[in-house]
Amino acid sequence: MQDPGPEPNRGAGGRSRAFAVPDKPALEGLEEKWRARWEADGVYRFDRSKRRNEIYAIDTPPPTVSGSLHIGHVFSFTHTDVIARFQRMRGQEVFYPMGWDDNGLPTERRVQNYYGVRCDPALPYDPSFVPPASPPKPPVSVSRPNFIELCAKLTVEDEKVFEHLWRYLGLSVDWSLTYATIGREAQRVSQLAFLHLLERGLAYHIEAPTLWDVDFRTAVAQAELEDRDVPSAYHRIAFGAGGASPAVVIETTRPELIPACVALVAHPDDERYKPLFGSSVVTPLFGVEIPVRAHPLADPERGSGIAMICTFGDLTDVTWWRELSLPVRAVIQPDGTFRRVTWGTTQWPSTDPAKAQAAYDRLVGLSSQKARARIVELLRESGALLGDPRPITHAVKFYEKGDRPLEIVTSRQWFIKTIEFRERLLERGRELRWHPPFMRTRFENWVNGLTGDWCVSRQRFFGVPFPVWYRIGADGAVDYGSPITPAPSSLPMDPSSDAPPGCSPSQRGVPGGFAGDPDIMDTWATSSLTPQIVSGWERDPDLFSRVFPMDLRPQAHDIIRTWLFSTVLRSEFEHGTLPWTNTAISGFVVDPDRKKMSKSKGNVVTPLALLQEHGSDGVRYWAAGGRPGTDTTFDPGQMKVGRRLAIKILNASKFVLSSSEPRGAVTEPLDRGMLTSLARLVDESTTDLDAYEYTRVLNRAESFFWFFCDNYLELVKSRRYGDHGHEAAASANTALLAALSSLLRLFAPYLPFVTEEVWSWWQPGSVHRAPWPSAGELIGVAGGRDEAGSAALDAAALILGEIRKKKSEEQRPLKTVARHVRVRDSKERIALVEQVRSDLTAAGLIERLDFDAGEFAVDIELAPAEAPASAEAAAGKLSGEPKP
RNA sequence: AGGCGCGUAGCUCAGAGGUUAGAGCGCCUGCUUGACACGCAGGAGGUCGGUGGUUCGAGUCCACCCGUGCCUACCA
Repeated sequence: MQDPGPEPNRGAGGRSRAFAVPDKPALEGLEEKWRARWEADGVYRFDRSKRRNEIYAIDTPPPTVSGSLHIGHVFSFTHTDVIARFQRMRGQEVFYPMGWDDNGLPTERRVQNYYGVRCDPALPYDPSFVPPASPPKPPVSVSRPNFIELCAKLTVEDEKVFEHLWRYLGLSVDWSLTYATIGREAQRVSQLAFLHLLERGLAYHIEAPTLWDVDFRTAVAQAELEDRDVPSAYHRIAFGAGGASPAVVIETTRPELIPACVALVAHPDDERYKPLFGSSVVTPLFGVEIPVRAHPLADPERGSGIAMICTFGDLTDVTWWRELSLPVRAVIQPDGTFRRVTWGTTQWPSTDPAKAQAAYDRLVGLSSQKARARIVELLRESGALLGDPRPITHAVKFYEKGDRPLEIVTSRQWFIKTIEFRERLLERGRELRWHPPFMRTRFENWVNGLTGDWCVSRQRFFGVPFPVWYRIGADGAVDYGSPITPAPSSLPMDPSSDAPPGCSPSQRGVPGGFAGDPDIMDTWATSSLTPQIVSGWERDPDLFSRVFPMDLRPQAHDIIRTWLFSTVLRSEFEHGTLPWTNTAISGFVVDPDRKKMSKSKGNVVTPLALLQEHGSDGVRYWAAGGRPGTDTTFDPGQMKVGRRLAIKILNASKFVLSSSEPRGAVTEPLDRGMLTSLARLVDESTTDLDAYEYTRVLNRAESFFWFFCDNYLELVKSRRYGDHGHEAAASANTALLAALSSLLRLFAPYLPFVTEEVWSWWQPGSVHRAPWPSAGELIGVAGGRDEAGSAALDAAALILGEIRKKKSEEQRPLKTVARHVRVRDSKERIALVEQVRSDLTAAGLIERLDFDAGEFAVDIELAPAEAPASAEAAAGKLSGEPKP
């Protein structure tokens, strides 16, 4: 530990010389200067020789590099950096890696648009392919390996831009720990963890109805859904009498799914339909005889109280279909259009196959939306449509990145079990320390609302492949029952190019051979393992033992249901523990209308331009004003305030460091009182930062600092210049240096550039590796706590304020001499102020100062304006004390 | 529809049951003071969303309501 006390640079002969303070200190250029020095000196390099309890490990959110960094990133990453810097100064070795989320669909989309290409997995690799100079229309088709090359190329370029911004902002990341979610290590961890789940039966694959985006042509997970209100309409449709049953009227918003209808359903207690249960009715147009069934999920209040069950219109259909053991008649293909079907077969029965075929053929090849319009015409012609459709607006599930409503398509997908572990996940949520605590509710809402296991397979290209192969039987049929898995040592692998052990590549895709799993993993299946990826899990056991479970997961509240949830789940399965002990949830940056700042709303601001305009310290000041979990208004005004604070630190420091001598014991009550107040601030700050209350610390430190500048510095100035003797000056000097040292360290996590700049004028090493200030060191310099001195400082500042007010009201210069000041106050407070009389009379330019007991009041008589006493003349007869 | 936040000066926000509710920005007035004009000093500006309750005492605690944002649900 270095000496926390102020120590001037010493010349070769042991003679002290002045500190290296520039004549005109400025903020300009500090970002470039210090980020280069920090990198060269390895200030933020992680020392892995430390033990677990000496390490503070952060599971940094990897930003999606396919987008651009926006002000929200700057905001939340600053919060984490403040915590990281605090922990580092407290003596913890901070493990602070950076990750880039470059895998998955967002990257694919960016590559498609940026280069004007489209992936066609059927094409062969073209080693000489060069992307067109500007994106052509229509896009060029390229092979999957070529496409992945382009993804890799573009993400590397994007990541350079991101890193530059982060360094400019001053994040104290160890850049040698950077990872990418598409990188080899992330792939190895994802595949290995998946194989463990497979082995334990926690991952499984089945052919089942799955939420499906028809544009991206992939399955999606519950966590990736969002509801959007869209216009729709209720259609009243008559189902024909079948056997003994009368006709029934249903209401539906999706009449196009009548060919996929496999039953009608009503509530078991619904008297209107009780007589029908067990009988059957006939679908209009297609003449399919379907049963009428009872199920408690049917809502008697909605529509006509009886609904059609289609395969599949929504998730309730899936539930009914499963629980009532109904057949499948699927009509929608993966691209969202109606597929070709032959009526009159066992699967597609009809009382009039020719009529059914004729009606259905008019739907083939259409999207849901177009098929709906077409079938409404057909229903109207046939008389089955009763009245006109009744327009409504209702919420429909969309893939969050998608443009059309989700369909439910039956396909073979991988799932990770979740719902049977609901209780244990809730328990882990209660163990985790949430900052702020109320964010846990979001987690619980999500876990309680889970409807099914987590679908983790995606029918896409740029991502982590599932590390499994399947045997192909002699008849050419793929056997999904017992997948072949690779040896863990061979990971990462790609089953589309690697062959299973003991097989030759020529056996791929032929009868008796093998087939690779064609899918890639959900991006969250990788992101849920960031703690394992950064910690060297199953690769570097020594590192793993030192940093896992980690200390902090910082993230925004919108991804509690995805990233936080899935990370807790994976850690529970793999390790039976939480992945970290704390989570700090940052809010959003909102514009003054309380709308989230986002690209789609067109209200984003380029972060680098802001950093250049207001300085990184200024922007960080604004960001640090956002408490955990609280949405914060984008406010350049606050950035200006932060910038002004940084400038003030430069100038006040210049004054404090304007002379390094004399030095000596802190004996003056004013000095001891100031140090006592500062010690109190330091204690409170440490407690608050331990509780992740970084905003309160900044606010308190700031207001202390302005008081320090406006009052203490003014009160002590004359004495410090030697007007009251050598010892009195030495007391001031020593106190000033101690205070500056502590204040710089207090501000260092927030304003890393300006504090480092000032620190470099007079202290060795980096302020960011200096020890966090302590009350003890300040009280030590003060020679003990001096609460009376602290109160005297406050009282003197109050009187000084009255004198300034008088001068301001009379529109006189502040250097105007106060001929006579009479202070009325309690006896106790008068006694306090008497202790600092000489400082007060010097700062207030008071010629005569009297006290009376009584209610607080200050009477001031200023020197007449006509006969201005010069400042020099006034200073000569200021106090009764002799000049040295 | 349920849940979780938020509502205090024109704006952005502090106020952990106890003097007369605070800060910064903005606005107005003055001041080139030996660190700082990227500065200094001062001033004006409030029915603390509403109603009721608990309490000696409520911006703070409770209930209901209003507004606002988000989470979850609602999809026949």
